[in-house]
Amino acid sequence: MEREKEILRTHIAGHHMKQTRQREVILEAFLKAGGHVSAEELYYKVSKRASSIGLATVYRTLGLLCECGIAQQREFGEGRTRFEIVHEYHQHHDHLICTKCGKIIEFENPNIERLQEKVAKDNDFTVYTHKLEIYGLCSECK
Amino acid sequence: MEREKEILRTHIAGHHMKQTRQREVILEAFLKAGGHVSAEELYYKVSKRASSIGLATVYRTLGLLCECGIAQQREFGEGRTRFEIVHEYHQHHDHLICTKCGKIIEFENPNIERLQEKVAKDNDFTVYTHKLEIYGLCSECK
DNA sequence: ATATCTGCAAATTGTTTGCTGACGA
DNA sequence: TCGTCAGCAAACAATTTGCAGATAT
Repeated sequence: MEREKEILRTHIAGHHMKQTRQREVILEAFLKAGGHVSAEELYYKVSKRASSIGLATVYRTLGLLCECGIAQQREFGEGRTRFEIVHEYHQHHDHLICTKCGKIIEFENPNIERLQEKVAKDNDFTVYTHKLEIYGLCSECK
Repeated sequence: MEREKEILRTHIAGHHMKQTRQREVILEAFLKAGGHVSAEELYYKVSKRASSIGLATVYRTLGLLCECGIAQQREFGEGRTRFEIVHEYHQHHDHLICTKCGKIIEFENPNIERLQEKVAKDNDFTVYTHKLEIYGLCSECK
């Protein structure tokens, strides 16, 4: 929480941008939501809590959070983009997605990562990033 | 090719739908394109080859092809949906995507599949499907 | 004959942008 | 003060839908 605020502050300072109330509110709401929110969902939370912050501002601020490494975009096949928190000590993680209730579970698996590296190497590919999503029913929905 | 035409014909017959020239043309163009096309790209190919088939028809037909298992949707983080061919003897495959030239390489890796199953089991999850995409530079682009 | 298609244009959805007044440094 | 920001509405892009005439069965 404090860490992220600090990151944002530093990024803003270093890019002749300005610290604004809206940016603070949106960042707080985003962190409080725990990630995996869409822009519209976050807009909703933010609107409820406070003033008349526009959807465009939410989009712009989420873009900003991605730029400074606090958030990251993901598309799960739903048409809309979701944003998740980049945790400090977490390394890359992947997702289990319940197709019924929409719950998203994160997991990390170094073995899978290693096999992916191998596949890339076999194909003479330089990996930038990857994503793995497993769709199905969670324990509660099946 | 013939196999896919047959599947489509059977599906149409079994759903009181109608065999039309457009559907044939679109299926042929889709197969000939070899998959990984977007609706608009396919529309383009189809338009060139023949008559005034509308974009909406391409969308509707691609939906139909997905329903009868000939095609499958994928979203690579570009905003638009791509459609790929479901091959008869291929089992599930994943993708290496070159972020520079856009080339898509398919691969299969049973070990990764197995590890995914394990992750799902550990989380008490019933898997429907999954997707794995590795983004980076291909041999020619790096 | 009749129900399903098609093409077109209009509607939707998610997201971005231009503009003008507001505001932080 | 001055440049960046916010809110709003309009613009956009990808996809879907409604409608009226066309066409398989």
